[in-house]
Amino acid sequence: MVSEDRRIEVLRAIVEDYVQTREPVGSRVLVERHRLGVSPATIRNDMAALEESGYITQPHTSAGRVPTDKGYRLFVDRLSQIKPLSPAEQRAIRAFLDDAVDLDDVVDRAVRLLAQLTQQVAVVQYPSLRRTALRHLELVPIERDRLLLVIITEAGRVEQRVLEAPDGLPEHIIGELRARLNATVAGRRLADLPEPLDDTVAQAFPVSEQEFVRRVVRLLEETLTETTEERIVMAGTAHLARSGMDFVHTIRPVLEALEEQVVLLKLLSEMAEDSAGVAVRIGHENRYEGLTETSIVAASYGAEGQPLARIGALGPTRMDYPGTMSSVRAVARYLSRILAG
Amino acid sequence: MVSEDRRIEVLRAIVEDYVQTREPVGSRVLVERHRLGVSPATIRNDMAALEESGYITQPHTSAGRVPTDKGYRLFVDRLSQIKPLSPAEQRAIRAFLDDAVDLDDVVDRAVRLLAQLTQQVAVVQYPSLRRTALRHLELVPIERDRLLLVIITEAGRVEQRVLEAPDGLPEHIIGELRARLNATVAGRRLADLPEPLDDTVAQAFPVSEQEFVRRVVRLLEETLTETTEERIVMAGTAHLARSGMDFVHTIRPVLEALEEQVVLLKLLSEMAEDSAGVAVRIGHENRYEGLTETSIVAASYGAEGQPLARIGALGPTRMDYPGTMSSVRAVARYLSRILAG
DNA sequence: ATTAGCACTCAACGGGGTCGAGTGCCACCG
DNA sequence: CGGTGGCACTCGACCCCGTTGAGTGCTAAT
Repeated sequence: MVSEDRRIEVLRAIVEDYVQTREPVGSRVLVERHRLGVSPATIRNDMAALEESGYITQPHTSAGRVPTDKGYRLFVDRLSQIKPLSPAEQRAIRAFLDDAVDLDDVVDRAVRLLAQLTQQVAVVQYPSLRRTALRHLELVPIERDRLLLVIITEAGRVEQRVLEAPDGLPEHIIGELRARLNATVAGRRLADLPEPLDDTVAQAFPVSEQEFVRRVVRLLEETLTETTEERIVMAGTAHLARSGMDFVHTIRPVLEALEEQVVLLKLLSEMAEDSAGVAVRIGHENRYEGLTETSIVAASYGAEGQPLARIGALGPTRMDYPGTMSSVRAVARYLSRILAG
Repeated sequence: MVSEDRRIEVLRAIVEDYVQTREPVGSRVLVERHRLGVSPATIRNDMAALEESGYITQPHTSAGRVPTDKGYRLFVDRLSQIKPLSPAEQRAIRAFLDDAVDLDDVVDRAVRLLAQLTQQVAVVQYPSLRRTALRHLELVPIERDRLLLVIITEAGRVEQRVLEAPDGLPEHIIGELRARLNATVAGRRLADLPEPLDDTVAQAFPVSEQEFVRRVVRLLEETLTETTEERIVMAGTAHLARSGMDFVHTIRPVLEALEEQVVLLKLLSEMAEDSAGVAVRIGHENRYEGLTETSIVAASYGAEGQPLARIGALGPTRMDYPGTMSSVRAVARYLSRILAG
């Protein structure tokens, strides 16, 4: 029916107006600003129906309507399309990211850039240790009884771990272990490593050293597995303090959630991406208590079909979804490209 | 004179009451809550004198008085003493920090702990690369034409830098360079290194390799010098969103300043410590625009007379100075102790 | 199905009065 | 001369209340 189509159109108009003006939107301004071709009274009927279905709601009796989480969801899923960035913006992104000198720099620039583009809080997860192929392992004696295990991934991430070594460990054992480890792991991801790794490597060594070798291998495996190693960086928290926010009840819990990186990581990892490669969580869809008035837009970066990690933008449910989605996707893509080349 | 002493006492009382209640304090509540032994009228005269001298001010005509930055300054310098932590608190701090497994963990725990203790934003600067003695240097070939320079400090901090190596560089040159570098720098701080370092090291090599050797040494020097390598971590930003803050005008600029780590580092480095080892900057004493209603309490950690870096707490000028100062100092001390042992 | 008309609701705003905390000043006192 | 009680004064906070206007839902007409 015609009316059904118009209702949907009305919902889109409400979302767009509300995001722009931050004010509940009434039937009159709606017909004025959008070419709906009908009278306010008709719109009112549509709005009543939309409210009945739970897509919009009234803050109080004589106010305009505001989208609900369900309304935003429909908007994101069916009513909006990701608007492409302007060529100028694209060039700016590329230029800014291309200047980075190493991985830390890339990540740092990416997160600032995303915060800038979206005018929201941006988060970037470092390329996951377990999903990146390893480029090189190194064992460095740093004291008589201590070794440093250095792990270098294809993405350029470098992690180190200190471990105790038996006193008087022969020099050549370390060299041998380094060579064997590299031969076994270089160019592979955690998932591709032979199982059980510690046996595989230890076999080649005299029994007296096997215990030590196993310890090293296990430390390596732990480091690659541990979730504590999923690093995250963040920028743009100041954008939270925009005018017109209910501060104590909104901004504080969000800041708390942001400091609990575990929560953030969990959220990011739970988000399923749609066909366009962008994932959106709206308000109460985030189970975490402090984020029920917050939406998150995320995308993976890395090679096609082999995501390394995620980036995201986080802001009030009343956010510019098409714009945010496009920025997040664009930054994720350039990030992928840079890490690939 | 007696009256002069009492005025000072009145100022102290005003600061203490105001910090506690967050309300301008009047003459009556002052005599009720503190044993000043005189009548409100007398206090009023004292307050008029204090206002005349610029230590306190009235938000509006019929309100109580509020300390000015100058008032807080006098309070911090002469009217308060750092209150020692309870033994229970001290044990808790020690226990919490002692559980840390490596430097990253120590720093991370320290900053969270400080935020928790002070109920404010806490910052911890990593042990400065240029002020720490170096423990070990390592050169690791990671690709045909790339080397990783790994720097390990006595404090346990590990930094790495990638550099291009001439193709076909003989293996033994790298080993030789590693050995020479370690012999030259191990156990020394940047300031103690022979000058010019690149000549000193390069001499020992055949002319054909000297260019490369110089590049490595210069990269090392740069890394030790660059201010971008002064890392900082932060916690407790959510404490900024306490009730009763003028949000848009206070919290936002502070968050922005916090993200500009350069600003923070500059501030920390500028702060001069008093005899008790604690430095305080109050309100407008911070030149940086966004922090004019913010105070910072900082202390150095590291060996006596050889500070490694600083930690600090940051909050509204209306803060509990004695308490914050004591927490900052305590955490700095334990940090020093842990890094020493 | 759409619309004009209309009665209704209610937040926002502003005027006006009261209250009370707190001050400054002055005359008085030990 | 420092301290004090008394007193007039100021001014923000609060409440009451009437007005306004945006926006709604309903109904009858098209």
